[in-house]
Amino acid sequence: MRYDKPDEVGSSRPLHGKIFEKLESSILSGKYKYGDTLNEIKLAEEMGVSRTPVREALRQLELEGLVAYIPNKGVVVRGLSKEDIKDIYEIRLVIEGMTARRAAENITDEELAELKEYIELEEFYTARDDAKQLSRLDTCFHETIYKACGSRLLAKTLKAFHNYVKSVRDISLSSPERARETYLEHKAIYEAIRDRDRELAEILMEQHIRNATAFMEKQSLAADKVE
Amino acid sequence: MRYDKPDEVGSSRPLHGKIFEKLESSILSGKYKYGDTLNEIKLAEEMGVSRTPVREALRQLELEGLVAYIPNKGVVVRGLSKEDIKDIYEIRLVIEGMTARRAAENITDEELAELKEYIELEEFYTARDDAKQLSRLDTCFHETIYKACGSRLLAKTLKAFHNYVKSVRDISLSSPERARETYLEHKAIYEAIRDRDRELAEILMEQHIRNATAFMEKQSLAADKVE
DNA sequence: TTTTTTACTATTGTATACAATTATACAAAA
DNA sequence: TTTTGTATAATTGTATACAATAGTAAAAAA
Repeated sequence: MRYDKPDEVGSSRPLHGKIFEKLESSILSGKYKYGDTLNEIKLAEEMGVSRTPVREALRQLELEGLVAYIPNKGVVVRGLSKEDIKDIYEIRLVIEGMTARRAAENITDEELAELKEYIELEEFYTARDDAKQLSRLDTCFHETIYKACGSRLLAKTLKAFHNYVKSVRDISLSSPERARETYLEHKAIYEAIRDRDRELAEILMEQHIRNATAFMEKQSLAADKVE
Repeated sequence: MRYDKPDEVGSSRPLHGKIFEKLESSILSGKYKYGDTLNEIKLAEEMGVSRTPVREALRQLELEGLVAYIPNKGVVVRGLSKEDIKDIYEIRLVIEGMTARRAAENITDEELAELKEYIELEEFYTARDDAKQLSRLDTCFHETIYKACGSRLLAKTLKAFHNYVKSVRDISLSSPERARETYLEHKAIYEAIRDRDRELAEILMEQHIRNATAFMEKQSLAADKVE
C-alpha cells in the first residue's frame, strides 16, 4: 500500500537523513526539551556513527530553528513552544484553504484516487478507533492535497507545519469523537475537490482547520487544569 | 594562522554560514541556474576551504529546497522558478497582513523607533534614487515588523520568503516610480502600527503586497516581451 | 579571604583520508 | 553495428585526526 512506506531494506540513503528524522521527532515529541544541550560525540556514539552525518543533520535542524549552535560551546534545543503551535494553526488557517482551492483546480486523477483511498481507509480505521493509523492517514491526506495544489513552496511550508503539530494532532485523533469529525470533514473536502468546486473546497478546509484548532485548544485547556 | 583567509579579525563565526549565504545568493540571483551541478571539491577550492563546511552549507540549502543531492552522484541546483516567485507573493498576501496586525498589538517602543528611522531614511534615499539603499531598507522595514509580530515561526517563514524575492524586489525598487510608492505605503503602514490600529495596519499591508505583486507582474510581462 | 592568573578539559570547527557508489570509456564478443 | 562486460575515473558518504575556543578548576598572588 502506498501510505505504508516499506522502509526500503538495504537502501543506500545517506545516514544524515535518518539521523535528522530521528532527532527531529525526538524534539517534536518532547523527548528533548527546550534548553537541553546535545552533544555531537554522544549522539554519534549512541547511533553508532561518526560525528560527520550527525553534524549534517544538526545543521539542518539549525536551519529549521529546532536547535541552535553556540559557537565552540554546544548545541541547544529550542523546539516548539505552545505559542508556536498556536501560531502554526493560525497560519494554516489562512494558507491551507488556499491550498485546497488550488488543489481543486490542479489535482490529477491519480492524486484524486489516492485521496479516495485515504478517505475509505479513514472510515475503516475510525470504526476501529485505531488512532495510530488515523494519524498516518491524516498526514497522507493533507500532504496529497499539498502536492496537488501545484505549488512547491506551499507544499514544503505546509508539510513542515503539519509535521510540527504531529504531537497535538495525535492527541486529538485519539479522541473517537474528534476522529469521527475529522473523517467527515476530510470526506467533504475530498468531494469538493473531486467535484472541482474551488470555493467549497477552500471554505471546508478553513472550517476543518478551525475545528481542529478549537478542539486542540479545548484539550490544551483541560490539560492545563490537570497540572 | 592556518587558513588562507585572514578575514575580519575576531569573527569566529563558522565558515559554513558565510558559504551558505554566498551560495544561496548565487542561486537566488541566477548565477547558478536550474539544472546546474555543483561540485563540492571545486566549490571548496574556489573558496579556499575544505569540503566539510561546504557540505554543511549544501545540506542546509538542500533543506531549503534550493539544491538537491543525488546520492553518490552530485548536487544539482533547483533554485526558484517564476511560478515559485508568484506563489511567494500569493502566500505573502495572505500572511503578511496578519503579521502587520499582530505587530500593531505587540510592537515595542524600540522597534517602533527602528521603523521610524527606516521610514525617514527611505524618504532620504528615495529622493536620491539610491536603489541599493532602498533595497536594504525594505528588508529592514519588513523584517522589523516580522520580529515585532511576536511569532517566531511567522518571522522565520516570511524572512525566508522575503529573501527569496530579493532579486525581483531590487528590480522593482530601481524604478523611481515604484520606489516612491513603496515609501508612501511603508509610511502609512508605520503610522497605522504606531497608532495601534490593527485593522488598518493589516489592510494597508495587504494592499502593499498587492501593489508590489502587480508591479512585479507588469515588469515581468515587459521583460517577457523583450525576449 | 578574595582576586587574578594559568593550566586543563571538553566541545565545536575544519581538514583530510579512505570507503562506496556511480558514470564513463573502451574493449571484446555477438 | 550493437551489445555487453570490465576497468578506470570522478564524486559523494563517512570516519578520523587535529585546531581553536570556551568553560572550569586549581593555583598563585594580593
